[in-house]
Amino acid sequence: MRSEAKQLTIGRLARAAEVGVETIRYYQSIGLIPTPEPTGTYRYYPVTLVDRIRFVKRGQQLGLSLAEIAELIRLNDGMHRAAIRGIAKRRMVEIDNRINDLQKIRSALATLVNRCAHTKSTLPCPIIESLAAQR
Amino acid sequence: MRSEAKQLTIGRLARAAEVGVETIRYYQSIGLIPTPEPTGTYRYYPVTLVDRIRFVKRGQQLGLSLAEIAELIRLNDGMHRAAIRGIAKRRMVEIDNRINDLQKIRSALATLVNRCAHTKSTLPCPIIESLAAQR
DNA sequence: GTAAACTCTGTACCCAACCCCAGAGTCAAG
DNA sequence: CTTGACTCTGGGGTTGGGTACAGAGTTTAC
Repeated sequence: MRSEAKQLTIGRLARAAEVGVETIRYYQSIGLIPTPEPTGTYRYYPVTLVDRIRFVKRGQQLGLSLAEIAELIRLNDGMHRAAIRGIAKRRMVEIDNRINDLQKIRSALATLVNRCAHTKSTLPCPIIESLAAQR
Repeated sequence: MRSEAKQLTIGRLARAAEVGVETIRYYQSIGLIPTPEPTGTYRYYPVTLVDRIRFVKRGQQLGLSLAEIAELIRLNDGMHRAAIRGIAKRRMVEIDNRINDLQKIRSALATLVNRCAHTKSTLPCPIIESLAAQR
């Protein structure tokens, strides 16, 4: 058994987690990952931070903001499972709303493109007309 | 018949179009609406700009960027109907892609929330686990 | 032992679409 | 004719998630 954990410089940590060095510094600046005290001049990072950063990246792929991800990390003590589900559920509601909005926009655009394609070219473009209409 | 068109100060124009004065200045700065030469000290704006600004706002509601809206305005000479449809169609493709992405994210979240709700509270939260999983 | 590659701190910049402020001058209602 | 509401120019700041230096010091591979 070795008692000291492996440590990485910031550049190695960045390469291991497949992010830029600046991303790590940014995450530190917003408190998403800790900033170890310098040992001598440089700071050394535990390898466990590689997983932490990948955690963040996967959360982003689910559309979570860094603030939400920070909250997930904070809540991950086994005591707050319902709160964690709450974050995921709120995100789902937002996604549902966004999908609804996009579908409305999509069908409005489809209608306009269709009308435009079937309107005599001597008449004004229905797309422009619809935007210009006073309501 | 009155020969001179009605003119508005920037504040009246803003109120008529229901935007802020700063929005108008911003639109001027990016060339979306013209900046009339000052008459004396102040600039005076034709009422037709009210419609132009509402046009912009409605385009934004369809998810168009200001750059795309500027292009629509530029193309609106009766000669470029196909190009106008092209803008709308490209936006539709982007929207379709976005909807697909969101639906994938939504179902991933739904699965996680469901699994989390049906996992013994003595076990680690599946939402956290899934984000922490090494892949 | 030296040169390349790295790290440190700090600052500034990117995107879009604005918002807000200061200070000076101007216009219009009463 | 005063006073309050407006306009002008020019600058700054906001949000989120970073990227890009600059300049000085440090470590490491050969």
